[in-house]
Amino acid sequence: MTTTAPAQVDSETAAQRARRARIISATLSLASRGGYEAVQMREVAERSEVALGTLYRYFPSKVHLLVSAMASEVDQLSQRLQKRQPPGKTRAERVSFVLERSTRSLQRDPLLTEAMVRAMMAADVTVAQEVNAVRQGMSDLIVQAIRGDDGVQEHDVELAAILQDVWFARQIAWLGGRIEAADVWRDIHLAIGLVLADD
Amino acid sequence: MTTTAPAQVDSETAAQRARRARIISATLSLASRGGYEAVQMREVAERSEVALGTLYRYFPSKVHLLVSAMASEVDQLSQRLQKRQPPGKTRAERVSFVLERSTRSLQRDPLLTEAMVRAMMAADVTVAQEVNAVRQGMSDLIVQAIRGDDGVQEHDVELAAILQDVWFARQIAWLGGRIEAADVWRDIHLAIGLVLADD
DNA sequence: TGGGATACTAGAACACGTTCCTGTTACTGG
DNA sequence: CCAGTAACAGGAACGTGTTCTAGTATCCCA
Repeated sequence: MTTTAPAQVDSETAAQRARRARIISATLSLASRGGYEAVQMREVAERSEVALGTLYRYFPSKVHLLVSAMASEVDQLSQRLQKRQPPGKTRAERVSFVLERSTRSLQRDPLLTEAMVRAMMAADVTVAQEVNAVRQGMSDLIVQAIRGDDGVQEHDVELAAILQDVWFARQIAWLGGRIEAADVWRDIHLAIGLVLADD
Repeated sequence: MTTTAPAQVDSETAAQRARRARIISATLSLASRGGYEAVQMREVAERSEVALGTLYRYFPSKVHLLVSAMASEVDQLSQRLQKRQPPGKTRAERVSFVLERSTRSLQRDPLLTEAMVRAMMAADVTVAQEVNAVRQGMSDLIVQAIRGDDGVQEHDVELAAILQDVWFARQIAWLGGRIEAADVWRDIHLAIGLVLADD
């Protein structure tokens, strides 16, 4: 963190955007293969054809790197899911739909998920901005599902935050070997039923 | 993790119990002073007058060590709180009571909390047993508050799990610098109201 | 009570995140 | 076009979690 931060992302040169993309891509690939510990900074640098110092100029720590990678993944998930209103007549049904899709999407690549979620939890105050980007993306998804066609509802943002907390916590429990993959979804579904009971 | 595990805790000699206690005590003291990063294995070993290899025989990793320390702290908290039924006429009031006490108890020593919660989140499958001890302790506390004098209630264990998830997640958000200490309690209180709404 | 297994000490050694240094390349204003 | 500055490459070096080795002390049982 001694080097100066890179300029605003939207004022980067084409070469810099390409470097950033190569770094994220190498990170996702390594994480997908071997999880958190397989994402080694020297290896990421080598694969993205960038010097170690340059990697640290773009992402000041391994946690920044992995949380940024997750933000990019959540962005993609969000774009896929927000193409249309989630189906379902009740809030609970719609939220179940998006959270089930999100959960399945993560469980499809457990090692990648482990790496990203672990980084989210390890994030300290210096990573707040990147972490907030991830949480905002997930929150938007859930809030949209709660609202459905009915527009703003009371407490919808707070409810989304609670459900997101439970969602993350259950992923962690799964990654920590304390519950099975199938139980993740069962518990989240239960939480949705309890929190959005008045449907 | 190459050394053989120590014998069952209840079959340890007095000297071994004393070593274990010295290690936990040194850990708590270092964590309280400087948080997660201040708990350095060499320093813990030196302060507890134990060789580094011995420290690793008792606690196979830094995360094991800190989660075990948290289990011991939760035990103490639990014993203090369970002396009598939490006051309050409704489930929400009683749960609010124990979670507010627990939250205050943690916020009184932020660096210690940071160290312990961080370890909880970093725990992988090899720490499942220790993590479960902590969660069980917290769950007992909350379940007892939900039940009050009314005995077993529907979904009380699941509700306790959800509230514990939110409780942990809000601590992390606080430690991650994303919300203020005061907001931790506000959010948890809100979650209690939403999850235990039918009082 | 002796002898073998187990536990402990002291410290070197290793792995990986992070920092730092030196030299080179690419960009920008005059 | 040129000087000056910022960005990058390559790699050494450092800190801390973890492992390993060699020697010593302690425990347990025949």
